[in-house]
Amino acid sequence: MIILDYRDKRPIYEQIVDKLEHLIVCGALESNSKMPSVRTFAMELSINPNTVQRAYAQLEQDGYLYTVAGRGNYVTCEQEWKSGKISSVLKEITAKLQYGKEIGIEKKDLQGILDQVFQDEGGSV
Amino acid sequence: MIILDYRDKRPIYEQIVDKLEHLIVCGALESNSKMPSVRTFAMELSINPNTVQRAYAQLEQDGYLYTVAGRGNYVTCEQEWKSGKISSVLKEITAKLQYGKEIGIEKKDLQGILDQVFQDEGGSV
Amino acid sequence: MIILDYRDKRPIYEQIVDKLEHLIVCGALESNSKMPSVRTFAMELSINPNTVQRAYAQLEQDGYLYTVAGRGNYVTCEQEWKSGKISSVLKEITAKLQYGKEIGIEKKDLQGILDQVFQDEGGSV
Amino acid sequence: MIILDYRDKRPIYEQIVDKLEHLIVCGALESNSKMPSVRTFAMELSINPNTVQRAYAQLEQDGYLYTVAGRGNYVTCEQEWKSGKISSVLKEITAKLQYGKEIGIEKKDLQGILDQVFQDEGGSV
DNA sequence: GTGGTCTAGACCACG
DNA sequence: GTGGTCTAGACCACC
Repeated sequence: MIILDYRDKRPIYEQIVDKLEHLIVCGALESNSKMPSVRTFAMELSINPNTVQRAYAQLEQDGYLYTVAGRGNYVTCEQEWKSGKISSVLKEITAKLQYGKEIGIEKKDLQGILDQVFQDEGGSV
Repeated sequence: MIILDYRDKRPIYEQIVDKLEHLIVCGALESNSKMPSVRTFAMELSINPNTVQRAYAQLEQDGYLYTVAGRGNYVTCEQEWKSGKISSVLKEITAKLQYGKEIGIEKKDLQGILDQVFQDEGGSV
Repeated sequence: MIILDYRDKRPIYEQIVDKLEHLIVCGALESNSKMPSVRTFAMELSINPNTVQRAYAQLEQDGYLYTVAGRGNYVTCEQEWKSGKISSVLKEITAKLQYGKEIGIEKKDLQGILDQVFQDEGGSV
Repeated sequence: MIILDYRDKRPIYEQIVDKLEHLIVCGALESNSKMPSVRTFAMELSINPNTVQRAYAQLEQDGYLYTVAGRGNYVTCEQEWKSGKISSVLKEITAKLQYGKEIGIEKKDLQGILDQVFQDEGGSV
């Protein structure tokens, strides 16, 4: 379920795009599964259907959904966006790390964060 | 020198804020050095003085500049924003790394990026 | 309703900020209630919409209002600013009392004022 | 000695007025003592003589200084401003206390501040 | 209709 | 000359 934050400066449709994208990328929404209809989703969120429509359109353009006219919107198969998404995120991370270095953050601090994020991978595997 | 991107959706004043903040944070603009006057800068960028004014006001509020009315705008001394800035950047990096992990990026890839960014700090030199 | 004083040296937008802040802090404007639109308010006060906008922006930054773009401006829930506001007012009062003491005002006079301000809290009624 | 804060939003001359007024009100500057000449003072503070002149003029208008043409500026005799000053400060304190009450500060907290400000009057006298 | 941004041009206080 | 404020009028994105 999605919770909107009306105090967020970003437009509503963008919040929806981000959250759905996240759910898809994380695998919470399976490939080829059907999305709620525009009207249903709009009612659930108590917003204008136009806004949902716009979010779906954006997600389709970004390659996360595909539309079957008269049937509904479906989650795109994973392979189609996975590699592109990963490379773009890697690029963002590189930029952020570089920026951190520029302002004087030391490698050991960043290493600490990296280790911490992946800490639960240590023992079990 | 700053180059504006009118195709960017973000407002002009925000672009100026970001770029000047970057220059200040990187040390390209020295502490207590004088910024171009509102009018001068506006002419250089071919924009309205009000827009520059707004950017300066934002930077002042964020603690990167201080204003002496009737005199000009000056770069704030480094210590005043350094610690806050670093902690906020660390937080951003943590979020990005976590996101990367969530979408399936492996630790060794991120480790690779980290090492690469800090490559010139290695043992050889 | 707000009355502007054009003879006051302080900028118009600041007068608006102060008065609205007062109304919000006193509870005259309820949490989450909608403020007049920028244009409407500007017409009521016979000033330029930009000036109202600036006041609203200031109030948002100070945490008294939140803005939903395309919807309007709303009064922030009380808890979000209450504690900070109280501590800042206490600080101001302390300063003023200290100044009073420095210029030779005696404690009993200040005590008298304090009792008078809170007179209706006494035992008799 | 006076220290100017160029980062302060208030104009320089106003800072000087405030600080000198404070020194006079506290008794640090004796009645009928001579103030530094405009030029001397300006040099000490490394500012424009016009600014000092303006501060002196303001202080004269407020009744803290008097000017003897061709001789210099002198501190006004205490009785002339004392009562007015005290009553105005009392008024300010009343307003602040009332405001504190309005936003929900309790009497005991304000009483605590008052006692604390005058704490060193307890034992010795 | 709403807020957000920008321009053009003006006036003021400060130093 | 400098920053600060204000007006008038315009365009845009969002809902």
